[in-house]
Formats: sequence, structure tokens, C-alpha cells
Amino acid sequence: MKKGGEPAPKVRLLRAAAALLAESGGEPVSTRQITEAARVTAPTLYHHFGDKEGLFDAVVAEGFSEYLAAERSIPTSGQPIEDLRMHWDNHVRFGLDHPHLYLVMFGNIRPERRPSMVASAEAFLEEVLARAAAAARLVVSPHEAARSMLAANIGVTLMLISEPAAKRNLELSAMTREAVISAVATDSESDPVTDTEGTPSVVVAAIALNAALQSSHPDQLSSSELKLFLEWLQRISSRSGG
Amino acid sequence: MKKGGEPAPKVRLLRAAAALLAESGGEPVSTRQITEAARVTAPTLYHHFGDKEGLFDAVVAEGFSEYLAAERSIPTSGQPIEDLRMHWDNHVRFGLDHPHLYLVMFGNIRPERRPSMVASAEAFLEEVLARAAAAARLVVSPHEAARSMLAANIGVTLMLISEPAAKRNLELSAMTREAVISAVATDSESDPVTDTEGTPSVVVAAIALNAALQSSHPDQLSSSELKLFLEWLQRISSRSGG
DNA sequence: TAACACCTATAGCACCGTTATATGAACTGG
DNA sequence: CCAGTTCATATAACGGTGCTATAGGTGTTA
Repeated sequence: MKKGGEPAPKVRLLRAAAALLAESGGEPVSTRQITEAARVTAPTLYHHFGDKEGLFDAVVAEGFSEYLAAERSIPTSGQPIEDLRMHWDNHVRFGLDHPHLYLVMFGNIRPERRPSMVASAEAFLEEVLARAAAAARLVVSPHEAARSMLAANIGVTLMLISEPAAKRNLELSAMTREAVISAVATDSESDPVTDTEGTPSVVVAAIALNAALQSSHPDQLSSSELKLFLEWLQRISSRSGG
Repeated sequence: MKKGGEPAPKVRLLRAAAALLAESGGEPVSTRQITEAARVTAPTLYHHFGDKEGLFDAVVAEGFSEYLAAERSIPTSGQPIEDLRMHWDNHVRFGLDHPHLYLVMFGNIRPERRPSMVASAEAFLEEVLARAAAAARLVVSPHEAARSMLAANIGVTLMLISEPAAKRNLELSAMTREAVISAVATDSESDPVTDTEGTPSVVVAAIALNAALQSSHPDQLSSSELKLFLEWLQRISSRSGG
């Protein structure tokens, strides 16, 4: 496509927008600033991105792909709970590294504007949690667990971003992280059926079985049988809240 | 000041701004819309509020006073942990009742813009937690507990707001609430020193004593003695994170 | 050369937040 | 009752914003 030398105007626009968004401390960035920084005139922006919002959406999409790349680069340690901590900390780190981008990514709440991206972040976390579920370490469904963890993770990151970098106390993150994890998972590696704690062990077993079934290719059961079985399991595993 | 009949222009501006902000689904509201709705011309706005931001700050301030009034109207049940649940749920309810206002109140992260208000909300929650601490039900300091709870509370509320009202699942709130509470407090009403669980009972006792000392007027100790004593307690109670 | 997409630039529109200036209303001292 | 002062509102305009109708340049194909 493009040899070397100078990037194409489209790329320059993306970089200029990202840079100005990061620098200008939250205040709005004008299209004129962007086009000037990219050494381009206004119609070029609208030709490539249609909209100011379209340009910003492209910046956000790049941010998300960077975020997801960082998430995917975290290896599976074999200890599902430890993996959860890694991903939580990575989320916070990303937020503190790119505060303004993070704000546009996770602080933009308008329901119709953000679902696809945040949903994919949530889906990825759900995959990690599914591995924990397969290891019989979850006491709720991966779906619920992912939502709860992500909500708390975002809340903590926003709060950390909001305070001056000097007096940031990462203990807030670690503490809330352990709170959510301990509510969602069990630390014991013991046999789930003979769990010694007060957690309802049948629920742990059901969730683990559910996760195992969903991740494998069950040729043993007919599809209708499987469907009924999964429904039954899900009904059990969603009753852990009491 | 003002009899009855028609409110003063200043009040009309406030109400118009609040109404338009609530209606117009997150999109920016222009000063012209506001002044027209308030049946007032532009300079009146700038005379009373100096700025568009000043007007919005006033709206936000009203929102916060409404929020704090709702918080204060929650009676003390005598069961500190149950009180925590009440305040958490009240926070979520406020967010879902005034989603756009909530977004400006708690979603606006720019460090210099929001501290006073959010700080007062945090301070109020800290008071509630101090009562729990005085009842020897906290395993961390009220300050840390308030920050963690508020962060998770905001994160959950933002996530609930972001999804369509139809498919909102309040279980997310309840689950995360219990997670944070259980990490911050102990459910048992037993004597803290003879606590049966794995929680370090001396820490619970220290935090309770610390809270009791700070809330009373300690005429028994000299101020220098007290200062040293409090420092010592705080050093102990901050080591619960391990 | 001619024709065709593709990309970019000139110039301008309607709107925005904001303000210099002026007019009106309400109180105060004589 | 009037003059002076202060507060509150209005007229009209400025510069900046997102955006676009229109036109011009560029490279590839025939």
C-alpha cells in the first residue's frame, strides 16, 4: 500500500487526533486543531471519517485493539485466580497509562455509542473466567462474574484517574480486586464436592460442569438433551446469590 | 425573598438547564436552548452564573445536595452492615433515576473539576463506615473502605446506566455490593477479640478502638499522647492487606 | 490524449459560547 | 418627590466551531 516516508493523510489525522486528545487534558479538541496538526484541510477529515465523531470512534477503536492486545499478551499461568489478578491489574495500568483515552473508552456511557467495544472487553474477561469455572473455582456464572469484575474494575480505575498522580493509592485497586475475586471465586483448590467452607459446593460443581460442557464438543448427547441439561445447570448456577 | 407566582430568572435558568440536560440524552445542550426555555436572553445567564460551566456546576451542586439529602434521610438501623447495603442501593437508585445528572456528577473525572462534591459524598459514606468501625465490624479503616465501596458503587451504577433499561439486571449490583462489603467488614457479631474466622482479630479491635477514640472527645489523654497513640493504631490497622 | 475514480483545497454556512454596550427596574438619601 | 446608585435584563455583535457545496488536482486505465 504505502512505502515509507510520510504516512498518508488518514494516518496523520488518526495520530494527530490521538495525540491532541491525550495532551489537551480532557478539554474538547477542535477539528481545526486536528487538521492543522495533520497538515490537512477540513474536507479531508470528512472524506475519510465522515464525522468528527467518526474520527474519534476510530481513535477509540485503535485504543481498544491496543487494550485487547495487551490483554491477550498475558499468558495463562495455570492458576486461574492469579490470572484474574493479572487481568485486573492490566486494566488499571492501561487506564492510568492512557487516562483520557480510557475515559472515552469506558467512561462514555451513552448506551448506543459504546456497546460493541466494551462488550468485547467483557467477552474476553468472560473467557478468562470460563477457564476458572472449568477449574471449579467459580461460585457464579462466568457471565455474571465478568460483569461484576469489569464494573468494579472500571469504577476503581476511574477513581484512581480522578485523583492527582502523586497521591494515588494503588491499595484501593488491590483491595477492591480481592473483594470482587473472593466473592466470585473460591481460593481453595480442594475437591469442589467436598468443599470445607460454607460455599454451596453443589453450585461450584455445577458451574464447573457447565463450563466444561460448553468448551468441549459433546458428541455424546443429542442437541436437544444437551440444551435441556444446560438450561438446568444454568438455573442452578444462577441461584448462588441466595 | 420571593413571594410566589413565577420563579426568578435565575431559578428558571437552573430548572431549564436541569430539564434539558435530563431530556437530551447526553448530547450537549446549548446556551441558546437553555435561555430560550427559561425565557431569558444570553447576558442574564452570564450575569448570574458567569459561564456555561458555572451554570452546569450549579445544576450539579443541586444534584449533589439532593443526593446527600437522600443519603441523610436513610435512618440508622442499628445494624451497621445493613446500613451499608441501604446506602449502596440508594446510590444505585439515584444513578438510575437521574442517569444524565449522575454522569456529570460521578462520571466527570477531570481531577480539578469535581473533588469537592465527590469528596463530600465519600466523606458521608465514611461516616456510616465509622459507625460500623465503632461496632467492631470493619477489617480496614473507614477511609479505605469508603473509597473502595464508592469506587465499586460508581462502577456498577455506570454499567447499569449504560445498558438499556429493559434488560438491566440488578443482581449485578447486589452481587458486587456483597463482594465489597464482605471484603471490608465482618458479618459476625461475635466478640472481635475471640473472632473464630481467619480475620486477624487484633486488627478489628484496633480499628474499632481507633474509631471510638476519633469520634469521642478524649479529655483523658494529652494531645501529644493521643497523636502518638492514633498513629500507632493506624499503623496496625493499615496492615490488614497483608 | 481522454476518461475515470480518487483524494484534496477554497470558501462559506449555520451554529456555538461569549461579551461590550445600553436600557430598564428597584431601592436610598435628601 | 426627585436624583443617584445598584442590580438585572436586553440588543447586537465577535470569534470560533462542526460541517459542506463546489471545484481542482492526481494517478491509473484505455
